[in-house]
Amino acid sequence: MGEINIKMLALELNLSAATVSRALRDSYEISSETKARVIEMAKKLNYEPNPFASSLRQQKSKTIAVIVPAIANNFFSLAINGIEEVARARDYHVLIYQTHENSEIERSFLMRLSSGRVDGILISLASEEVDKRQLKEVSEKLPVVFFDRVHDDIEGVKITTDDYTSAYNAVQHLIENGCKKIGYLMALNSLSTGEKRLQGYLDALKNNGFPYQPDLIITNSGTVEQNYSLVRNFIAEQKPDGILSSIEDLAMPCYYACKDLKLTIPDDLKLISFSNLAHAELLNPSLTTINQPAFEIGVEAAGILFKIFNNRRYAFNETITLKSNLIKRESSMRAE
Amino acid sequence: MGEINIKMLALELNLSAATVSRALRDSYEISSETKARVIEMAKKLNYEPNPFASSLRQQKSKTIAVIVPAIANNFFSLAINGIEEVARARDYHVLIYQTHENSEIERSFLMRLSSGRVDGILISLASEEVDKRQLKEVSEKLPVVFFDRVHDDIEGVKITTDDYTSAYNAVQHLIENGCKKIGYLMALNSLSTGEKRLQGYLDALKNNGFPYQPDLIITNSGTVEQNYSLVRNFIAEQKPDGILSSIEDLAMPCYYACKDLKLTIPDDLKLISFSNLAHAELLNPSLTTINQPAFEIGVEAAGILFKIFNNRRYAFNETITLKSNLIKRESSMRAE
DNA sequence: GTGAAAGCGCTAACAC
DNA sequence: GTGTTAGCGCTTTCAC
Repeated sequence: MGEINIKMLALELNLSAATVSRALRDSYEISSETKARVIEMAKKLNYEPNPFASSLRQQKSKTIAVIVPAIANNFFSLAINGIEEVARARDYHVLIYQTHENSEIERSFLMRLSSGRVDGILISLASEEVDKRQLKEVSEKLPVVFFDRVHDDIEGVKITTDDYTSAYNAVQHLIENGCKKIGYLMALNSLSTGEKRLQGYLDALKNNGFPYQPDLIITNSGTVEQNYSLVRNFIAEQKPDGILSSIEDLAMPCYYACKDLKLTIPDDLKLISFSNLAHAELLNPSLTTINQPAFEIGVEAAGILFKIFNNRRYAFNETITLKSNLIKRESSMRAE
Repeated sequence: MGEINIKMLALELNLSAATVSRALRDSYEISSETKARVIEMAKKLNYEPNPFASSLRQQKSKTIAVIVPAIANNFFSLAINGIEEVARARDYHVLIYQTHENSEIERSFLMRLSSGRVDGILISLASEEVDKRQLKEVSEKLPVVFFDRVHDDIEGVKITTDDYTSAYNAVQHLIENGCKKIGYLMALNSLSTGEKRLQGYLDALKNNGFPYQPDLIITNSGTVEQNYSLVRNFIAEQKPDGILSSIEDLAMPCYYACKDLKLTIPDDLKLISFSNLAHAELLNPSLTTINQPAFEIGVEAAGILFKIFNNRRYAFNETITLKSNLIKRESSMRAE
């Protein structure tokens, strides 16, 4: 524990603790001479104010929480990167929590955070059913900003991407490249984010005169192994000639499954995925991706939170939509 | 801010705050009947104790800090994943900081954390020169555990991998596959972690009767673009037939550079890299990696920190070495 | 088995 | 421009 406190510092300077406190917070009441003395001595003694005393007194923590389904994920780690950079610029601290897509864990994090431990929360929801009542309760106590994995039914500020359009355009691209039977690998199904991607897929098919085939839509099931069998069986049985995957974790298994089934991407099966893989270009074949601006989403979400801190605009409903990028590569291209 | 506090709770129950506090902390002094009443009422009123009051009083924070060079990195995001899981199991909170390899930023984080904001620190050092004095000061105040990016000169608990052996074996493997001119892409050079990898490379060459050629060793230089030019120029000028890269961020540019230079991996250039890329197998060609047990390193490091919390063993010097895995794939294989 | 009182270190209201 | 005082909400002696 830090040993030297404000009283000792004051004693050393022949000042009161109040004056020292004010000097360190650069209060207008304090003479610049005194300020200089205080700052010098603080540096000399390596004084660091006790954050808990300060937080307790001021009812603010200079800390924000980030809740994500998983950290070891190309999208989320980039988003956290953006958040951390913004927070650091403002001398805020960042607490991190992962839900593993489990809404019970999510619930308990939110519960624990409602104690005032943080000044605000940035959350990307788990894909299980969300406890809306509890989320509402929390967001009445402190500002919450949602990013990427959002739910339209929950009021609040949301940073999302153009999920519907992105999915729509991806399917359109598959069709233009000759696909006749396009499968959809669904995830995030309980979330608006997931619904919009699905709707984009469905509408693109419909508008191109494709029939609705529920068998062509499968939903992810958790573990890596389960996802692999799921995808493999799907490809083996349905023999789609195109696939849009709503998450990276369902697209990669397609590569392995195709190898196993002796199918060639893109000749036998064209593939597009929502993905933030850094080196999609180096895959064999290179993967056509819908690349979300993950870092920017983090920056934007954190920026909004700090705006809320300053304006005290607690209760409002707003959605900011950033654009994703369809990067066309070999995996979706028609053979010559 | 949380509104209901322990006094209100006590009032509601016709008990003193002290009793409520003790009941909630499951003190042996309190009758089980009272405990039950208190817990029920706390749940009913959604009471969450104020963490700052509690931390201030107890001089502990139930929080740990993780300092890494970067979050958006396959190795570190996995390590953080491991750390977070261990912390969550113990109801600890995890603060996250990224240094961007800048030791000035690292310094300031350590400074800020020495105030008692956290009970302990897990750190993977930035590759710039470290301020050993300051690091020592911090680790006298609170427990610090180093992982992966460590420095032998600094006392403390360290979790590392078998860097020397891994590099040695990788070079041996390259030689066995016919490489005559093996380059080394160096990073982390101011750290023991980097030195060991380099030494493994050097010794493997020496023991195989290869001459020492300083021109075959290059050091990373920061941005993605800089690294690319560096690597491209190196390959173009030196024309190595084998490369060991000490970090993933220097290996990926080799793929792009070879494409650009119309060289084929592995025919013209065999490549091995320290890497935690999830899908190295899907690259074109698949990448031979030295895969570090990143998740386990995180788990181990966090586990040690909690052991230190319990035993109050503050000052000691111990290094735990986990094994990395050389996974041989196409990028390093001799043509038939 | 429970309560009263003090105090963790800081800051804000109120003096002067 | 600086000092005094009170109190943030909790836990921990010390009483009984």
